[in-house]
Amino acid sequence: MKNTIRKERKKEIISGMYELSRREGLENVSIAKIGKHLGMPPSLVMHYFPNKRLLILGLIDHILHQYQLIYKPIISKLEKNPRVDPELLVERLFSREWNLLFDDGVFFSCYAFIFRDQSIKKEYKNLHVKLRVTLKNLLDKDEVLVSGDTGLLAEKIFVVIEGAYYYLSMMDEAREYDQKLELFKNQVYDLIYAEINRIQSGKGMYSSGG
Amino acid sequence: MKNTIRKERKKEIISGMYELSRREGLENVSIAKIGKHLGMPPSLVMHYFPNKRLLILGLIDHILHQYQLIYKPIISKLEKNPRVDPELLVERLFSREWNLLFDDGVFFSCYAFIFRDQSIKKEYKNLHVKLRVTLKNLLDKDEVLVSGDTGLLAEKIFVVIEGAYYYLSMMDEAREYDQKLELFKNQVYDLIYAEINRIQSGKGMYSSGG
DNA sequence: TTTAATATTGAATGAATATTCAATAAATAA
DNA sequence: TTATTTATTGAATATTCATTCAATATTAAA
Repeated sequence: MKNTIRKERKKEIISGMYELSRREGLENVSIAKIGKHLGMPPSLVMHYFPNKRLLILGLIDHILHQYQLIYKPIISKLEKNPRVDPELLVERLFSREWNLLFDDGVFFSCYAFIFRDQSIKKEYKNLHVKLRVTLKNLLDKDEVLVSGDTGLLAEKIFVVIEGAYYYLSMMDEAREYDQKLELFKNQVYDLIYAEINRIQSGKGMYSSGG
Repeated sequence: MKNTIRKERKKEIISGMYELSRREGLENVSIAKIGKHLGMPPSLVMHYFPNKRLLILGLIDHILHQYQLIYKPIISKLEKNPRVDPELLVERLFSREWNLLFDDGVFFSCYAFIFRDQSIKKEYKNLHVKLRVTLKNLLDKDEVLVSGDTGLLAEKIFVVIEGAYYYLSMMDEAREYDQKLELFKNQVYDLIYAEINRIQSGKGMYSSGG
């Protein structure tokens, strides 16, 4: 099938672009460099991606797909348990196995596009909403939590996770990194336990909760 | 003084660069464009910033300085109160007055550099640590909170703020934005009230706090 | 005023940029 | 097999890029 080679070539080009961005930074990647990296003339790159914007959109699709994949094994392992084990949940959500698979530099370079490209903004948003829904569904499996506001809890958890990675990316020393990481994990624990407490005491003890 | 004109010219150039980055995106800014924008030959730009890296470092300095300035009036207003009013604190920390003064697009474009430039990473980190220390000092003024772990509380509050702005930047509709914003504000309230409760009950009710 | 340092200009550089085009090779459909 | 579509090549385009340089203007120090 002709479509096969086309799809594979496009994948190959985007993967090459991603590798280059990782090494040299997105701002230093050009069509010629991508071609050289893959051993093809720049005109072939442009045959599949007629302009640079499409190339960037392709890269973003790729990255967001990867980003989603990272959470898949984490979620699927958690899904096997009948109840939500807060400790396990937090451990998995903050696990940085993916650091080897995923480059935050490219991710944030692309993230910056959301401020001047509406369609990129939408793509980013969709992913982030999707992750929250997945977590909500997971929380809903817990017999206690299900009677609370799991959607709200998922939002609260993810805002900590995302804020944490934004901040943790600035850390150099492993010790400091681990220390802060522990702190944010605790912060998520507290969110879960507070929600459980709220449900079991039948009434909100704090201001939040709808 | 000769140094005066030099400093002012450098400022002028960086400001021009910032304006251009805001309008067209950092990746589309060139030395020639900066010169054109300011009515000076590119060679003059390079007289003050002998290469592009220095220009980018200058821009980042500028942005981080601006970012810090945003918090200044917020903090100074809060400092006048003898006790910490959680509602006022949260309202001010999440106030988006600065949106008119500050461009998140340029900020995140520059943020992406931390992953490949150690000195930029350090600069970003310094600023973020500084903001946390400022908040801690503010919390220490409160007669109740001072006997708790205000440093920890400040970390927890900022991770929500930063995660919130990362996520909120993806929102298009004002209603959705406001709704999420409210949610994250509540999340910060809860952190403060939980800490107050913890102190007043003399003992941690959750796992955190040490 | 003379001297030295800095500010500013404008022209020139070669390399890299995205993109176009015509030509050929390969694969598929008729 | 022939016709047609797609894949691939390589050369060419004008433009923009960061950077250099020599020449001049301005300012401050002697």
